[in-house]
Amino acid sequence: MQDIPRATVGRLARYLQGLEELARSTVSSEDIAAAVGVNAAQVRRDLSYLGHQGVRGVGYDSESLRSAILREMGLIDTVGVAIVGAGHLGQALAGYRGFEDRGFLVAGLYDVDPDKVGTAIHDIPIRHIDQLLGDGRNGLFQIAIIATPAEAAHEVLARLADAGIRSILNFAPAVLRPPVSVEVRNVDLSTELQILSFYRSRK
Amino acid sequence: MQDIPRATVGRLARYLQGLEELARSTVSSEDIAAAVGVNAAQVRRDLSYLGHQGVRGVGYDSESLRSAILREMGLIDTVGVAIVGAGHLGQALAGYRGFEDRGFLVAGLYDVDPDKVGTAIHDIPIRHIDQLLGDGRNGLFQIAIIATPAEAAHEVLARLADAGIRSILNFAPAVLRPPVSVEVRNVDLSTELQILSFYRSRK
DNA sequence: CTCTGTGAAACACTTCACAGCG
DNA sequence: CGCTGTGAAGTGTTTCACAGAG
Repeated sequence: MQDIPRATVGRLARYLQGLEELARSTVSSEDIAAAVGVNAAQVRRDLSYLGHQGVRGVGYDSESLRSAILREMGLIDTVGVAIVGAGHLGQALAGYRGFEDRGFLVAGLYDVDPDKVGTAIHDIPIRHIDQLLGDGRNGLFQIAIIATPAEAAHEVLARLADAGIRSILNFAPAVLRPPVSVEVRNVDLSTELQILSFYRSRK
Repeated sequence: MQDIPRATVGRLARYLQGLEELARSTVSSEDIAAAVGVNAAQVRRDLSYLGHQGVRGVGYDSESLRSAILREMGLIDTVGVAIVGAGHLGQALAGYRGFEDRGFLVAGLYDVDPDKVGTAIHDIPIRHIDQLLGDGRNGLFQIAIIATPAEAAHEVLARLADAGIRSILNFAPAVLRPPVSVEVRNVDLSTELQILSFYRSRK
């Protein structure tokens, strides 16, 4: 199997939502494109990575396309996620509907604040960060999100790596240097605002 | 002046932070690259869009490089931002240090909840969403962030467009169809998690 | 005749590698 | 000599445009 471009992977789940919204038994690439707001050729190219799913002259069968996407993305079984840092961002992420829709289960929030530890947000328990290592090793989660202040991020990364977690999404504004076996993706909330602002001023 | 690639704009502010961390009067592209975690050739290419700022054999003068970046990005005067939706995400964004560091002033949070309206978060007042139109027209903000549930996003977009706001950052998981005069950038919090998860399972 | 699947071109961005300035 | 600035090559992604399946 050839490998699927990252950009495509990022869109597949959206096609799934688009299919749901359209709620038709057959859909064309145009339909999907309109529903999720991308180019139709893009949709066809993306879906072609799943093998031949469409019928020429007709379109795609919603139900089998749905299964094909789910299968390809490994969305069949749920992936456990730990959110480290139970501040506003951590809580926002814990309540984000998008995650469960896409096969993720937030297994726990981790924090150092004794007032928070022991409580729960959106039914997700807040545990002390010292439990991170044990919980990770016990397979409670496979992926972690760092939503702490920048100062704490390095320490958290080290603990996660220790716990054998190899996929980390970092929202803290810090430059992390992960060991080679760990993949860290950084999300900078201000970058997009920056870009928007920049081009606004020069049009 | 040729136009600067979006990817470059997204990095310029990080170089600024890197310069601050380094705290040296002269820095090389290698230094900056190491500080912010990118390739040195990338740094040189990015900085070359600002015109000749460096001295061959020596490096860049921190202070004048700093000014050049600030000038280029229009970070001289503060840009007002409205955050619509005072849920956890809105509150997290309101408290996000990164924004003020990069020349943005969060002018207000807007919500429909009467329990929230009239209070403040991080010294940012929460106003009723009906004030959005007037405040926007009065120039209180130039950019808006949508941090509402998906259902409310369309309505909010319409009001913002009405208020003359032409740059919008959307965190709601909804496909928005802005009028041509408005630029909307979508941030999907689960896309990155999706990508991470996908490649984790196939390594 | 419609709509997919895909070569090929276009585009955007990154990285290499090195000429040449100070 | 050390480092910038940049042609040129490389990589990843999008879009066009159309052959051909149904």
